[in-house]
Amino acid sequence: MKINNKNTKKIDCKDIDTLAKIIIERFPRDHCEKDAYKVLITTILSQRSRDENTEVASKQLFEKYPNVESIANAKPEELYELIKPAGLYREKAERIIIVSKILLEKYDGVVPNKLEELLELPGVGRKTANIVLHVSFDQAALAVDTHVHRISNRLGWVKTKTPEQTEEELKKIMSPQLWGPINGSMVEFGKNICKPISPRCEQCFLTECCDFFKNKYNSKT
DNA sequence: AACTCGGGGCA
DNA sequence: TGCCCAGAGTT
Repeated sequence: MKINNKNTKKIDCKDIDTLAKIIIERFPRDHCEKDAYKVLITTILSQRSRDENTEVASKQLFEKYPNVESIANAKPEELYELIKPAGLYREKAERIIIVSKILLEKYDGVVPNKLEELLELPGVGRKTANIVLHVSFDQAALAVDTHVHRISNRLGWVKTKTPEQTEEELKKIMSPQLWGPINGSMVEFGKNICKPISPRCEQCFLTECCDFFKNKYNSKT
Protein backbone atom coordinates (compact mmCIF):
# COMPACT_ATOMS: atom_id res chain seq x y z
CA MET A 1 0.00 0.00 0.00
CA LYS A 2 1.19 3.38 -0.93
CA ILE A 3 1.54 6.42 1.20
CA ASN A 4 0.40 9.58 -0.50
CA ASN A 5 1.40 12.97 0.66
CA LYS A 6 -1.60 15.09 1.42
CA ASN A 7 0.26 18.21 0.51
CA THR A 8 2.82 18.30 -2.24
CA LYS A 9 4.57 21.41 -1.01
CA LYS A 10 8.29 21.04 -0.73
CA ILE A 11 9.98 20.31 2.54
CA ASP A 12 12.20 22.98 4.03
CA CYS A 13 15.27 20.93 4.86
CA LYS A 14 16.62 23.56 7.23
CA ASP A 15 13.51 23.50 9.39
CA ILE A 16 14.54 20.75 11.77
CA ASP A 17 11.48 21.06 13.97
CA THR A 18 9.24 20.40 10.99
CA LEU A 19 11.31 17.41 9.88
CA ALA A 20 11.20 16.05 13.41
CA LYS A 21 7.44 16.51 13.52
CA ILE A 22 7.10 14.57 10.27
CA ILE A 23 9.05 11.68 11.74
CA ILE A 24 7.02 11.81 14.95
CA GLU A 25 3.78 11.87 12.99
CA ARG A 26 4.73 8.94 10.76
CA PHE A 27 6.23 6.82 13.49
CA PRO A 28 4.28 7.40 16.67
CA ARG A 29 5.29 5.40 19.69
CA ASP A 30 2.67 4.85 22.33
CA HIS A 31 3.72 4.50 25.92
CA CYS A 32 0.74 2.77 27.45
CA GLU A 33 2.66 1.97 30.61
CA LYS A 34 3.45 5.15 32.48
CA ASP A 35 4.08 3.84 35.97
CA ALA A 36 7.55 5.17 36.71
CA TYR A 37 8.82 2.06 38.46
CA LYS A 38 7.71 -0.28 35.67
CA VAL A 39 9.04 2.09 33.00
CA LEU A 40 12.38 2.29 34.80
CA ILE A 41 12.76 -1.47 35.21
CA THR A 42 11.54 -2.20 31.69
CA THR A 43 13.91 0.35 30.23
CA ILE A 44 16.84 -1.21 32.07
CA LEU A 45 15.78 -4.58 30.67
CA SER A 46 15.59 -3.07 27.19
CA GLN A 47 19.24 -2.02 27.08
CA ARG A 48 21.00 -3.68 24.13
CA SER A 49 17.89 -5.74 23.54
CA ARG A 50 15.05 -5.79 21.05
CA ASP A 51 11.60 -4.58 21.97
CA GLU A 52 9.90 -7.92 21.44
CA ASN A 53 12.29 -9.72 23.77
CA THR A 54 12.13 -6.95 26.35
CA GLU A 55 8.35 -7.18 26.37
CA VAL A 56 8.42 -10.89 27.12
CA ALA A 57 10.99 -10.42 29.87
CA SER A 58 9.23 -7.59 31.67
CA LYS A 59 5.87 -9.34 31.44
CA GLN A 60 7.26 -12.50 32.98
CA LEU A 61 9.06 -10.49 35.63
CA PHE A 62 6.11 -8.40 36.79
CA GLU A 63 3.81 -11.41 36.76
CA LYS A 64 5.76 -12.97 39.61
CA TYR A 65 7.29 -9.81 41.11
CA PRO A 66 4.67 -7.10 40.65
CA ASN A 67 6.15 -4.29 42.74
CA VAL A 68 9.28 -2.68 44.11
CA GLU A 69 9.15 -4.57 47.40
CA SER A 70 9.02 -8.01 45.80
CA ILE A 71 11.92 -7.31 43.46
CA ALA A 72 13.99 -5.74 46.24
CA ASN A 73 13.61 -8.94 48.24
CA ALA A 74 14.33 -11.31 45.38
CA LYS A 75 17.61 -13.09 44.74
CA PRO A 76 19.26 -12.61 41.36
CA GLU A 77 19.06 -16.31 40.50
CA GLU A 78 15.29 -16.22 40.93
CA LEU A 79 15.00 -13.64 38.17
CA TYR A 80 17.37 -15.19 35.64
CA GLU A 81 14.85 -17.34 33.77
CA LEU A 82 12.18 -14.64 33.81
CA ILE A 83 14.26 -11.90 32.23
CA LYS A 84 16.55 -14.10 30.15
CA PRO A 85 14.89 -13.18 26.83
CA ALA A 86 16.20 -9.62 27.25
CA GLY A 87 19.81 -10.83 27.39
CA LEU A 88 22.56 -9.66 29.78
CA TYR A 89 20.30 -11.19 32.36
CA ARG A 90 22.77 -11.66 35.20
CA GLU A 91 23.82 -7.99 35.31
CA LYS A 92 20.29 -6.80 34.78
CA ALA A 93 18.93 -9.01 37.56
CA GLU A 94 21.48 -7.69 40.04
CA ARG A 95 20.96 -4.11 38.97
CA ILE A 96 17.17 -4.04 39.17
CA ILE A 97 17.34 -5.61 42.64
CA ILE A 98 19.83 -2.99 43.86
CA VAL A 99 17.83 -0.22 42.20
CA SER A 100 14.70 -1.45 43.98
CA LYS A 101 16.49 -1.53 47.33
CA ILE A 102 17.78 2.01 46.87
CA LEU A 103 14.32 3.23 45.90
CA LEU A 104 12.89 1.77 49.10
CA GLU A 105 15.68 3.04 51.35
CA LYS A 106 16.27 6.50 49.92
CA TYR A 107 13.07 7.42 48.12
CA ASP A 108 10.32 5.65 50.05
CA GLY A 109 9.79 3.35 47.09
CA VAL A 110 9.07 6.18 44.68
CA VAL A 111 11.11 6.77 41.52
CA PRO A 112 12.74 10.22 41.64
CA ASN A 113 11.95 12.66 38.85
CA LYS A 114 15.32 14.40 38.71
CA LEU A 115 18.03 13.48 36.21
CA GLU A 116 20.88 13.60 38.74
CA GLU A 117 19.07 11.29 41.15
CA LEU A 118 18.20 8.80 38.44
CA LEU A 119 21.80 8.74 37.23
CA GLU A 120 22.94 7.60 40.66
CA LEU A 121 21.05 4.35 40.26
CA PRO A 122 23.12 1.40 38.98
CA GLY A 123 22.31 0.49 35.40
CA VAL A 124 20.79 3.89 34.74
CA GLY A 125 22.63 6.14 32.29
CA ARG A 126 21.58 9.21 30.37
CA LYS A 127 19.46 7.31 27.87
CA THR A 128 17.52 5.28 30.40
CA ALA A 129 17.07 8.26 32.72
CA ASN A 130 15.78 10.54 29.98
CA ILE A 131 13.32 7.93 28.74
CA VAL A 132 11.84 7.69 32.24
CA LEU A 133 11.71 11.47 32.58
CA HIS A 134 9.80 11.75 29.33
CA VAL A 135 7.48 8.76 29.51
CA SER A 136 6.58 8.86 33.19
CA PHE A 137 7.12 12.47 34.19
CA ASP A 138 6.32 14.21 30.92
CA GLN A 139 9.51 16.25 31.01
CA ALA A 140 11.36 17.67 28.00
CA ALA A 141 14.04 14.99 28.15
CA LEU A 142 16.11 14.05 25.12
CA ALA A 143 17.20 10.43 25.14
CA VAL A 144 19.93 9.88 22.56
CA ASP A 145 20.30 6.23 21.68
CA THR A 146 22.03 4.67 18.70
CA HIS A 147 19.07 5.48 16.45
CA VAL A 148 18.91 9.17 17.33
CA HIS A 149 22.68 9.42 17.05
CA ARG A 150 22.84 7.70 13.66
CA ILE A 151 19.84 9.35 12.04
CA SER A 152 20.68 12.87 13.25
CA ASN A 153 24.10 12.49 11.64
CA ARG A 154 22.75 10.97 8.43
CA LEU A 155 20.30 13.81 7.99
CA GLY A 156 23.10 16.28 8.66
CA TRP A 157 21.45 17.80 11.70
CA VAL A 158 24.66 17.26 13.67
CA LYS A 159 28.18 16.06 12.99
CA THR A 160 29.14 14.21 16.13
CA LYS A 161 31.13 11.22 17.31
CA THR A 162 29.37 10.34 20.55
CA PRO A 163 25.74 10.26 21.73
CA GLU A 164 26.64 12.81 24.40
CA GLN A 165 27.76 15.28 21.75
CA THR A 166 24.61 14.55 19.77
CA GLU A 167 22.46 15.29 22.81
CA GLU A 168 24.23 18.59 23.36
CA GLU A 169 24.06 19.72 19.74
CA LEU A 170 20.53 18.50 19.11
CA LYS A 171 19.20 20.48 22.06
CA LYS A 172 20.52 23.64 20.44
CA ILE A 173 18.58 23.16 17.20
CA MET A 174 15.36 21.42 18.28
CA SER A 175 12.44 22.78 20.29
CA PRO A 176 12.21 21.27 23.79
CA GLN A 177 8.67 20.09 23.16
CA LEU A 178 10.07 17.62 20.62
CA TRP A 179 12.87 16.25 22.80
CA GLY A 180 10.63 13.67 24.42
CA PRO A 181 8.69 12.23 21.48
CA ILE A 182 11.55 12.28 18.95
CA ASN A 183 13.37 9.42 20.62
CA GLY A 184 10.68 6.76 20.36
CA SER A 185 9.83 7.83 16.83
CA MET A 186 13.47 7.71 15.75
CA VAL A 187 13.60 4.16 17.05
CA GLU A 188 10.65 3.12 14.89
CA PHE A 189 11.97 5.09 11.93
CA GLY A 190 15.38 3.50 12.43
CA LYS A 191 14.07 -0.02 12.66
CA ASN A 192 11.79 0.24 9.65
CA ILE A 193 13.54 2.56 7.21
CA CYS A 194 16.74 4.30 8.33
CA LYS A 195 18.38 1.05 9.41
CA PRO A 196 22.04 0.88 10.51
CA ILE A 197 22.98 -1.27 7.53
CA SER A 198 21.18 -1.34 4.19
CA PRO A 199 18.71 1.43 4.97
CA ARG A 200 15.57 1.47 2.83
CA CYS A 201 16.21 4.82 1.20
CA GLU A 202 13.79 3.96 -1.63
CA GLN A 203 10.96 4.02 0.91
CA CYS A 204 12.15 7.10 2.73
CA PHE A 205 10.26 10.39 2.67
CA LEU A 206 13.25 12.49 3.70
CA THR A 207 15.84 11.64 1.05
CA GLU A 208 15.81 15.16 -0.36
CA CYS A 209 17.01 16.37 3.06
CA CYS A 210 19.47 13.55 3.75
CA ASP A 211 23.26 13.90 3.54
CA PHE A 212 23.70 10.14 3.72
CA PHE A 213 21.41 9.58 0.73
CA LYS A 214 23.12 12.27 -1.34
CA ASN A 215 26.58 10.93 -0.56
CA LYS A 216 25.64 7.48 -1.75
CA TYR A 217 25.60 8.87 -5.26
CA ASN A 218 28.57 11.20 -4.92
CA SER A 219 31.28 9.24 -3.17
CA LYS A 220 33.35 6.72 -5.08
CA THR A 221 35.07 5.22 -2.07
C1' DA B 1 38.36 5.34 24.09
C1' DA B 2 37.99 0.48 23.92
C1' DC B 3 36.11 -3.56 25.83
C1' DT B 4 32.52 -6.64 27.68
C1' DC B 5 28.15 -8.68 28.71
C1' DG B 6 24.09 -12.25 26.10
C1' DG B 7 19.79 -14.24 24.31
C1' DG B 8 17.12 -13.98 20.22
C1' DG B 9 16.09 -12.54 15.41
C1' DC B 10 17.42 -12.12 10.90
C1' DA B 11 20.23 -12.49 6.53
C1' DT C 1 27.06 -18.71 11.02
C1' DG C 2 27.77 -13.77 11.78
C1' DC C 3 26.06 -9.61 13.03
C1' DC C 4 23.10 -6.50 15.54
C1' DC C 5 19.96 -4.72 19.24
C1' DA C 6 15.71 1.75 23.53
C1' DG C 7 23.66 0.89 27.02
C1' DA C 8 26.23 1.17 31.03
C1' DG C 9 30.20 -0.03 33.90
C1' DT C 10 34.99 -1.04 34.09
C1' DT C 11 39.73 -0.72 32.69
